[in-house]
Amino acid sequence: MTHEQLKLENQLCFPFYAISRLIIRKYQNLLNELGITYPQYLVLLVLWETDYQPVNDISKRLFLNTNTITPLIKRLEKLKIVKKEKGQDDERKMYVKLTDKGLQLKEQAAQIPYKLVEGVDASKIDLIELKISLDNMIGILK
Amino acid sequence: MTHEQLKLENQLCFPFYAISRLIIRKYQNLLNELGITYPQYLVLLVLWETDYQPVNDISKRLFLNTNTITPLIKRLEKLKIVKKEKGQDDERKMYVKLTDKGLQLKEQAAQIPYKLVEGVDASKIDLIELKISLDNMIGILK
DNA sequence: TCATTTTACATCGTGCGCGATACATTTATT
DNA sequence: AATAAATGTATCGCGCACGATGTAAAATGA
Repeated sequence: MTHEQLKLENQLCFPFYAISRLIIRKYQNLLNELGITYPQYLVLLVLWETDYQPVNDISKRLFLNTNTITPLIKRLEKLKIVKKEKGQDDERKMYVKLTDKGLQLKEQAAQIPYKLVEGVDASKIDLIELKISLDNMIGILK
Repeated sequence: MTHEQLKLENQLCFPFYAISRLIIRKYQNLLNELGITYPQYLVLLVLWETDYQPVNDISKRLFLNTNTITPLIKRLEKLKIVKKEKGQDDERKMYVKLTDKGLQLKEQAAQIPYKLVEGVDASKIDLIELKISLDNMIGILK
């Protein structure tokens, strides 16, 4: 039996999985200068847009569980990039707030998207093929 | 300063990162029945296509470093799904080989792609938007 | 032939990513 | 008001994912 559907190229998820990891590697080179990781950068993107958000709102925005965000915030706190504050309206909520250092990082980060495009190696992954599998996916999902 | 390029939606990588994790969660539900993880499933896909490959070939195929694959193979070995064998041509190479159990898993796995499509929740992520960002990316990268 | 470089794999440390679980606060129910 | 259910966060354990480093075998080259 050949099981055509079990070939790597025909998999729904693999292209997304592979390309996201490859791009994150490129990001990491630039983020090292800021001393943060890619998931930490994503949390900062959310806070740079809207400061002072509860953990839950951040996790929903990034499609990440709170048990991923909570220790990540702890590390950002250790780096003096954010501060936590218990909600006065709701004692359960922990609001995350940028420090001055966290705000300053935004200016440094502003150049990252431009630098990134130069660094991405398109030869490693077949974008056209990825687009086709995305078209298929959109078709399947209505 | 607004820094339009620092908005989450305008990020090169985030859509890929988010959608791959969301789909992997769906995969994991089905893979639990086989007792394996998603990265382990990817390694098996490679071996089901071509059995008996050195670690390096598998890692290149999946765009994963060998220091990710090596311990993963070790866990698959513990599960009696694969065996390792030192290359006779080259003593440095470690060839990975499916066991009978590993071969049988293929039959069970054959239904996964079909089951998956029913389970994917398209509402959580805007596929059209992802496609647009992909079009932009293809444009940028020539 | 013998030293140098490259290659293939393994090990270590850190930070996710997530299912399972625990716990306190808030809301809903009776 | 007392009880039950839901919500928000934290903790734990395991398996990646990857940079850095180590080691042995093979290839290179003077």
